[in-house]
Amino acid sequence: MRKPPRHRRKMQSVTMSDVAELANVSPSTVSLFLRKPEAVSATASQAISRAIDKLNYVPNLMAGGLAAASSRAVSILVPSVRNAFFAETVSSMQTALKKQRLQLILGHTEYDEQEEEELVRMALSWAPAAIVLTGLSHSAATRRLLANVAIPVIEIWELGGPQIDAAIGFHHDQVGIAAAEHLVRQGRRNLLFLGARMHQDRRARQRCNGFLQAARAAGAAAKVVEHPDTASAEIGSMLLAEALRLHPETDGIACSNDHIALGVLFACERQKIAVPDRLAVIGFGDLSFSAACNPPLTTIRPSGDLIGREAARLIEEHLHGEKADTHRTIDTRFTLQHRRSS
Amino acid sequence: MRKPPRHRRKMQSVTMSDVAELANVSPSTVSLFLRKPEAVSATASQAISRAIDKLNYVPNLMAGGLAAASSRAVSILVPSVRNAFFAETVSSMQTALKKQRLQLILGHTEYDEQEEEELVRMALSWAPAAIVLTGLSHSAATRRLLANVAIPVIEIWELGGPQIDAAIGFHHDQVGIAAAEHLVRQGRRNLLFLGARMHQDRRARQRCNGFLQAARAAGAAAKVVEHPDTASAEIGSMLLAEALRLHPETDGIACSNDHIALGVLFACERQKIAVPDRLAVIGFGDLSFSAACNPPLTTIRPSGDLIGREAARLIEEHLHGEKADTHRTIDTRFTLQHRRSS
DNA sequence: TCAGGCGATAATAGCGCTACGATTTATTTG
DNA sequence: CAAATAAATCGTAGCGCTATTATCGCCTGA
Repeated sequence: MRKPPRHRRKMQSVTMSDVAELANVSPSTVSLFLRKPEAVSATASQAISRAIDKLNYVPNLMAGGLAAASSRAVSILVPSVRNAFFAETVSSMQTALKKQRLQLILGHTEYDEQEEEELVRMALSWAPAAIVLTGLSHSAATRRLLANVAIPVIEIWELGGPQIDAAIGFHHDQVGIAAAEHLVRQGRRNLLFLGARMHQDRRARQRCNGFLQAARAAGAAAKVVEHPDTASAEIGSMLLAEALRLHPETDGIACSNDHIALGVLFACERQKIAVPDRLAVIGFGDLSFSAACNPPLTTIRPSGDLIGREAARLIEEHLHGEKADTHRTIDTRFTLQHRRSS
Repeated sequence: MRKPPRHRRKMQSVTMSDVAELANVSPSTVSLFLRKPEAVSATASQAISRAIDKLNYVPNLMAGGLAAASSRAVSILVPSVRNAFFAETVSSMQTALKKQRLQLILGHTEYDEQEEEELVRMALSWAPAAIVLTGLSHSAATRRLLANVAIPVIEIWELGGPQIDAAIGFHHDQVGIAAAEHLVRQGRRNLLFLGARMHQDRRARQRCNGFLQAARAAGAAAKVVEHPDTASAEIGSMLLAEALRLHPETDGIACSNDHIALGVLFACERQKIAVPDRLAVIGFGDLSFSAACNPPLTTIRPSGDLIGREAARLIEEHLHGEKADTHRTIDTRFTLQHRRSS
């Protein structure tokens, strides 16, 4: 009348108990060794590491996370990793986090707050150690979801608005201002901003607005020509053609980023427009080609790398319990790279 | 004489039981609803969704994963997401996986097998639904770790060697061959391959080797000039200068990627070297600037996007139990974009 | 000699959820 | 109308690990 085993379950091949058994200690000791090796005697440590090696034991982070009510994951949501800016930040952050054995869970919002909201929900399901979002603008539901979480919430790549918790980045309107002031300093009076995808990209819009204001404040004329698609050199060339048709008097151009600026330079070369003599050009991004093109592109270099590192540092501090409450604002600034295009 | 509660534990604010209670059903039913909504009656479904909304319930994927012995995570390891090729694949994959509610865990190997091994170990700790690696070359320990896992192991961006499980990509030597044959077809006989970081980037090396062999097979001379750093336009310009010094007779150049090619075009422009008359140039990658530069760059376009989508499809099939064993090879091919630089 | 203290190890009770079988309820059929 | 079948729901036993408390030796010093 004996019953068969009621529940059969899938399982992990090698568990912590297996290691404990082989090392002749209790599972608790193995767990302790994994988390605080210094608290375990040398003898036990050795036996345990040997057993781990022999069995090729891989700890189960889900079990660990469940028991500890927190995980070794950090969720980062960016518009897209195809964008070199965010790729840089993601990359530097992952490098920094790896040292703390934290893993990056990546999500792409595609500049869509609805999408972001869904991704935040999914991210929270992992009980991450921190969550990183791009920008300061989020749906109401996203804010609600994040309002009461006990982990750091870090908003990157934008400063200058109400923030949820920490914010790391710079002021995009100041980028626009710097570009305008630079062109004015170079003696230009008929300025133009060439922008791509500005209906979606808030930060490009902020740069544009800063540019227009500063230009006008300095007594220069300032117009905008834009294109709805993602920035590319091709669109840059098209925008230049349109710009010169609509505003032939233009003598200084700022671009929403270096892809656009590169396209402008290509078009100028084809049409024998002298840069910077006839037209000064300034970009944004300092991408890999910006110093190498003809002429080398004056541009504003953001701090994508630093943003990622600072975010990782914040997370590390929080993890190590340095109570220094995370509600902070870190301005990573930007620098003007003056080259020959202006 | 009563004891205080022995164990106090941290916890999640809202659990499935809370939802069940509010909806007047058992936790099992809530779980079922979340996994297979169609198996739950309309009445119960409604009550449950309402409760979820009201409580703002977020399921705990770690608990779920632990119980189900599998997680909703897919681990992807690429050399770096700063590289536009991999960014493209990661991005398209993430988009495709999102529909299945799978999350991407990202790791950067930096072209280092040791690093990759560590990352694989960390990745396995999550009991992912699949694991995606770049290339076919891995450390012995990595192979051992992956030998017996029950999940799909997908190697991307390289074909033509022994694979662990599935492989999705193309043959890089064929890329080199196509480039050489193209230049020969254009009447070039003194060919050169310009490469960056080839000591680390196996796939660039394969393209180079294919190029040299095909060029020589076609009776053309073929040399190599390389630089140890990451590809960039600046390095492309430097390499061109060195190339013309060492091999002034060169009349056709293939580059390990479009960044290098762009630098070559920039340098040619500065030095008034006519492209393609004096020098034909072909790149690899078809990056965002390649069609827009002067002259538009002939290049070979890989299928980074497709690779990501195919990988996601494979994972989906496996998840839906379509036994179609995953050990497969999918050749995503590449296409030659003939433009004016050759 | 033995209480007191300390470092190292062990035992225990869940973390929140899913899978499985068992049970209940609704629906059909002989 | 009872029996058989199908549909919906529930109860239970862990998944593998961590945090907390309890225990075990061993050394010190009065």
